[in-house]
Amino acid sequence: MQTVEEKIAKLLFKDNKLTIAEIEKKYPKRKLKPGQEVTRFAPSPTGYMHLGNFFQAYISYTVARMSGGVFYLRNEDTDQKRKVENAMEIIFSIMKQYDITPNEYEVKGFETKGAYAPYIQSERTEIYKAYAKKLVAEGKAFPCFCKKTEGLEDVEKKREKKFSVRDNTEKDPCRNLTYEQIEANVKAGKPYSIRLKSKGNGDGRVEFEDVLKGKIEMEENAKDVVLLKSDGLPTYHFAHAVDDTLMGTTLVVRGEEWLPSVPVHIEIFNDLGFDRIKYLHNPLICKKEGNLKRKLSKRKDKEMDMRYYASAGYPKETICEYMMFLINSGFEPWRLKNPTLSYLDYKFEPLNITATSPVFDIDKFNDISKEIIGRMSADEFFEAYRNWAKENDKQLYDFINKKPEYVKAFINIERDKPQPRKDIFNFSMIHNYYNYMFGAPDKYEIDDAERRKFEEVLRAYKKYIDLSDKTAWFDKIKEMASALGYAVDNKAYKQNPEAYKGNVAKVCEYIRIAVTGRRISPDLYSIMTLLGEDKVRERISLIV
RNA sequence: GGUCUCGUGGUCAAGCGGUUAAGACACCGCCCUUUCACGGCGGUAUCAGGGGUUCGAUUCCCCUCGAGAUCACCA
Repeated sequence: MQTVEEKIAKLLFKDNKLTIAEIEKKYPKRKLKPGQEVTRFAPSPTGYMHLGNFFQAYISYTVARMSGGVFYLRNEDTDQKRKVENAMEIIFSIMKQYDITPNEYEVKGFETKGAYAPYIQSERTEIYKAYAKKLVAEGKAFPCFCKKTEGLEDVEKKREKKFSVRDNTEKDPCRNLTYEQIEANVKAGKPYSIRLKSKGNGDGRVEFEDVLKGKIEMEENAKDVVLLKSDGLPTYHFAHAVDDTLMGTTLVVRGEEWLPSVPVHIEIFNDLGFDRIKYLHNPLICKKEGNLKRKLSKRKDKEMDMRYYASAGYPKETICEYMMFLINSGFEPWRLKNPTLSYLDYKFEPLNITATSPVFDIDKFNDISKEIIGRMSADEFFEAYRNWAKENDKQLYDFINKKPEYVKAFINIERDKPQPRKDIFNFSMIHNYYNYMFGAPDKYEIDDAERRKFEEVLRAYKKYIDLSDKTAWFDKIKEMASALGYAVDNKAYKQNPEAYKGNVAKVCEYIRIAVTGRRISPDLYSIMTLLGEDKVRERISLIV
């Protein structure tokens, strides 16, 4: 004997061939050792990858890595309107670039890995349909012929009006349509979605355990949420239940923006007869706007595009270590104790993930980068710089290749030693910071007030240049300084500054500015030696 | 507005009933020094507020307040 619901299911899904038994056979349970976790990163390909997405992927990856488990990538391309071409390729290549390559994935242009394919939701429609059919047949879901809401702007308008009303128990008008009404609508070619026939009435509570936040109790779901959109593709809620179950996810790691929809997911899991999956809802990386915080947005925070960090020349370790720093407060003390180990050696504890949403701090980020670049050997630093130039500055790349030893010598002044100079946090700043290696300065950091003294020193210095060795070089400078009325003994100068035009430090500063254009540079003697006496004379002659 | 999450300096944070409330970044000062940087030393600055519980609360409980998230056929 066939029930009305079964008749409706047959009517709606008459083309569906795949049975649930067949599907479940195709996706067997994973064989895992105790403690191993299967996590996933499941972005929608709606644009570039920003730091917030990366943060998400990084946590998920790290949790799986620390458990010796599996980390997979799933393409949630169910929003056909917002879909961006190649977005997934960019996401995947960034993941590879930062060494968080998933164990399983399916990306255009790459060989598919993993036994649970397809990992692309738009290619799994038959699977979702089979489960939707089951729910309809069991009276747990129904077709809805209402006109759909048209996207974000509509929703925002709708929200303004509705916010004053308690609407979360409101049921969909189509939930009680008769078979005849449904049949008539289908025959008329009306588009329809499949909605969950929620059993909640707003009074019940649901409880679940979050790995980070512990026990959470919420109002049960009471909304007839959409499961299958009118284009046949699933919503996130439905796809999450079906895919994470079928693909054997053991720990759903996702941003805490999902916390409010857990009751929906619980009801769907129950209706489908699925076992619940553990959740880890992590805080969202934020940005400060005035005194307020908000989560990172693709639309508003263009500078958070992951491609920015690569093009600005931040080493990949900077991003990864900053992620670790934010995720787990144990990382920094560990790093301070073990300055030479790889960040991958740090034993990460998922339970210790920070509970509050961190604000992205560029100062701290740069500082971490300075440390990382400072720790590089001369060769590592040079190669990293050259590789960066190759991708980002063709002209610079040619220059480096023409004079590799010259460039290497310059960028390694005061580097590659136990207490290295730490002034560079990305490769793109080298061009401005170390401009003197590319040619004579095009401007000088000297005030008009000091111009005369500056020129006087330089005119004199022409007769005192000696690059034979550092002591001789400095002795000559002191000799000149003394002759011009500058203090050679710093203590004497400090005791009686009025007696001198300045001290020898000032003289050095003038020479530095003449050679490099800047008040700040690595060791002046090294720079002058690398430039050679002729070039030094030439640069001074440009001024006096 | 409902629901949930979170509240230690400007930022990231340690702390798990008794501490002079660590540390890192940033900022300021001093020292070292041929400038800058590095390094060393020091400094400014924090427990959101109010009630309890307790001999004693940053720590436990409640309320208030604040911040964040979410309430789409977006994920």
